[in-house]
Amino acid sequence: MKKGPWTAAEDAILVEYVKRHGEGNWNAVQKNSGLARCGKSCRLRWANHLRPNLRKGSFSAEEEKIIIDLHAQLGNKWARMATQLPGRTDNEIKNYWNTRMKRRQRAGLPIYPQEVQEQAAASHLKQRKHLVEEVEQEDKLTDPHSSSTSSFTSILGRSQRRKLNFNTPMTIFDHPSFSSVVNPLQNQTNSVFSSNTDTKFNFFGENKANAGLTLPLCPASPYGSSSSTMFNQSFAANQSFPASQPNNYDSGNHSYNFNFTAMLGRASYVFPGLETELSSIQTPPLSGTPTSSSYASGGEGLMGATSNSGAIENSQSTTGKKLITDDLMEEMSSMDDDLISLLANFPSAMPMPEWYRKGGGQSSGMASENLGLASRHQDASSAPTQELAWALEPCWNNMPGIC
DNA sequence: AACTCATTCAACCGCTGTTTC
DNA sequence: TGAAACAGCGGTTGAATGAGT
Repeated sequence: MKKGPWTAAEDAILVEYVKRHGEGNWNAVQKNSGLARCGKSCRLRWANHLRPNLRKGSFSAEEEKIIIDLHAQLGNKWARMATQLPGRTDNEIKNYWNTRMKRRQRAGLPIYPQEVQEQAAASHLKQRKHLVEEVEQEDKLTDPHSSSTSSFTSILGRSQRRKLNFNTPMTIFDHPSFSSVVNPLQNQTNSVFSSNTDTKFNFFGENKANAGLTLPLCPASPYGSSSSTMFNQSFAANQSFPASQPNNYDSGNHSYNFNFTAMLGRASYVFPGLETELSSIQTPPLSGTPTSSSYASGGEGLMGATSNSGAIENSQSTTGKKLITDDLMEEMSSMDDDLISLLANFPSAMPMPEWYRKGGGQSSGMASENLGLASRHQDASSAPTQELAWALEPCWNNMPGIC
């Protein structure tokens, strides 16, 4: 079966075939036309280059705006985005986005224009607030005598139990605890923050335009999504631990493990509102220091070192390739209890992995950039004002490029 | 002109979901 | 009901091309 670029002759054969037989049944193309291409390749060639009404050439300003808006809403859902842009293919949009992102990253610009960030953030928060309200409303119906204010962890657990839906990720940043922190931050920093569905660059990016605040808002669901996958791969790359098998990050449920840890970890240190709640849980000290490889593998790392993370550890042993397995779904259905355990085992003073320590703040690059985070973690008892000050430090800026 | 490095984008790969038998 | 085939998606790769020196 031939691979590589298509020739004009091959194109002609494929076009002729589709004219006669229509689209679909791509594996039959080779049998019926003699074209030495696999069905997949034929489908791709037809969809991306040969089908009628394709728009070629660079994207117009209008199209670019649509893509940016759609990406803010959908994340890396290229095929869905393509349905909104007649004549454009998912591949084109994906390529456009990736190059655009790299360009902006190099230029130190935020991935999204500010107005798009704000729109997406508003929409995101609205959705999540609604979700939390629903749970609280349900609580009142089932137990009218219960306290009107639920704890964050309780809400989170129950929201997930009821609404476990990986397409509409629940983030821990949706809790009102966050709004009370985020809103003042917004005022102080000229509303520079983002809550879009693919915030990997806001997490680790070089958003110099956002200097002063790059809030680590949850890129998407901690339970697995394309953006979470990207997040992990990017993170792995940035931290210089082996990423020689990048697919492991999305094929072995490691995304869930690591990402979730990271979210909770950072959130607990950044946001005073949540810090209060998390710090009220007794946290036994962790023995040992996770190694970089343990972060990458999801093995005996941060999570593995704790005793009550069985549910999450189990998820790694699944042999299937699905990111979210049925077993995992089941495990997460009991998230409420597990989450409490998880939080209870999450260290308030997180041991620093090797790559955090390296450099000691003297050298340039990742290690020194992390110094603020490292020292921050080692002093989890800082006063809220210090928390805020730290959150506002541009410590996430100037990180190595993602790509 | 020759070389290197960066960028672009077509094509591939691995995976998941759906349909068919 | 389960296996196989098919279709589609998103991430990645690598050849072609362009820009810079």
